[in-house]
Amino acid sequence: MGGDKQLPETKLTEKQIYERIWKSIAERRLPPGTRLKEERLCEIFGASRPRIRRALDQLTHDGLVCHIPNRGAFVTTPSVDEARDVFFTRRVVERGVIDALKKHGAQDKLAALETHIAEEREALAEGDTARIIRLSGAFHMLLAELAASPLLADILRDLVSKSTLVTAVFQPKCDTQCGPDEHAAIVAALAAGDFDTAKTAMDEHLQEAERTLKLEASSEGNVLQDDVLGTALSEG
Amino acid sequence: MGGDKQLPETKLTEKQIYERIWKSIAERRLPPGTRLKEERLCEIFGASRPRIRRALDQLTHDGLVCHIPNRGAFVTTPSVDEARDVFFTRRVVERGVIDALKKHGAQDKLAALETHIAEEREALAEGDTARIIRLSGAFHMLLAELAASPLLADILRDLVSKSTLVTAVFQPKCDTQCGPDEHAAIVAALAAGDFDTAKTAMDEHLQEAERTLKLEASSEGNVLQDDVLGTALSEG
DNA sequence: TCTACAATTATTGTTAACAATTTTTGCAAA
DNA sequence: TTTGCAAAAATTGTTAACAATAATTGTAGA
Repeated sequence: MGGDKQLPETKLTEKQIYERIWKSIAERRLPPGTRLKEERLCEIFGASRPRIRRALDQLTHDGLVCHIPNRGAFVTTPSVDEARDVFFTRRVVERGVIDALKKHGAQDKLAALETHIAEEREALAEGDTARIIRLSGAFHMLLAELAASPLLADILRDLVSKSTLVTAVFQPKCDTQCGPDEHAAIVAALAAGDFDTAKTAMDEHLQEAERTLKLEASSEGNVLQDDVLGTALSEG
Repeated sequence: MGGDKQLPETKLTEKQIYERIWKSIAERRLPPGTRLKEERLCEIFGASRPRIRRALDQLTHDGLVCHIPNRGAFVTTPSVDEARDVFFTRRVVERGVIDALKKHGAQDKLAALETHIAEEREALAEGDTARIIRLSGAFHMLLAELAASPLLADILRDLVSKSTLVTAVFQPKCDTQCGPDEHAAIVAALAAGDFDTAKTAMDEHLQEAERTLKLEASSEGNVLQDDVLGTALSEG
């Protein structure tokens, strides 16, 4: 009987459907292993099956959804190797983001970054877990968007959402992932124009995040198969 | 009257259709601006329209195809800004590939790389342009695959194919893009275990490739709209 | 002769119905 | 009680027909 969420909103475009599901996965409202039944999604979005299917295809292509022929679509459950690869690749890409900021100038972007960090501190103080998760990823995305490289931003968008899946699986304790202080250190270095330090800070920040994970014990117990779709897919 | 290529091969899966179109774009048989009419593709692949459409959706998501609502799908024509972004991002990613090789060990992979370079020299000697284009991209992909980071390899696959579009638009003279000698220099550094040198060589190689382009004069004259689909999509 | 408007044509967007496959459920036998 | 098999139900895969939109072509008027 969990939230049906059958908002009859005026004809969502299929890109909006994609974005909504994407967001729900990236913000961990749809945990790894969740079944994404086409018919149910039709009800929720008030769309016909082919449109839903197209959205799922895109998510599959992104690697966020795992599609098993004649079985259906599931939110991807990353393996240990994939988890390590995500963080390694993030380090490569986010060092590049700092390079781009150096090239393009960062002084005029500091205000937006500090505003964001203030928001993170607020969420942390309030203990609003969902918001913390969302903002942690958003900080890295904000950096990438400010770096004026649409390609890097796109790539990082993918990687950040995959990181969410990784932490959902390998970090049962949801404590202090991606703290505001480490983000602040990166911004401080950028403010000082010290891009080498910023790059190092970013790199260590990501290594620290990886270290927090339990990448040995595969705790794949939390594959709850309730009907969480309705509650999870409300428009954030 | 150009080659119909109506091979009635046994039921291609949609992934195969996607791969075939992808390959044709990446190997420059379908130049930027080419119209990809759904009905024509149906004939060529012997598939129904929805299947074709799914393949085109994926390509659109990749950025290789530009989809205009109610107008159709076209091979993307990159802008100058996008061209610069592609090469900047490649430098970021391919430096990461060298890092991955350093981490993972490269000695056991040298043979494959040298075999590849020998092939490149052969193609160059024969003046086989199509093969040169294919092998140039394949070298970078080979490196990424040997680096044991599936994510980096996936990302680079995208970037290499986009590079092809960029060079198609901004390098009218098809001469000496991505020469075997520069590739050989990278491999030599890897063989010596000198990964810093390899990284620098890679970085300069990509900068050199970017310099070859004419990124001011937008020579978008070659948007030929003949029916090249039939000849271009033969299975490579 | 050129321009603007209208009708036609062509192409994409959408939906609904059908076919194939898999999982589950029920029953019987060991 | 458990295991194996068979039938039914549920879900995905595919196709075909229909609707809507945009481009083109032809015609009439200036």
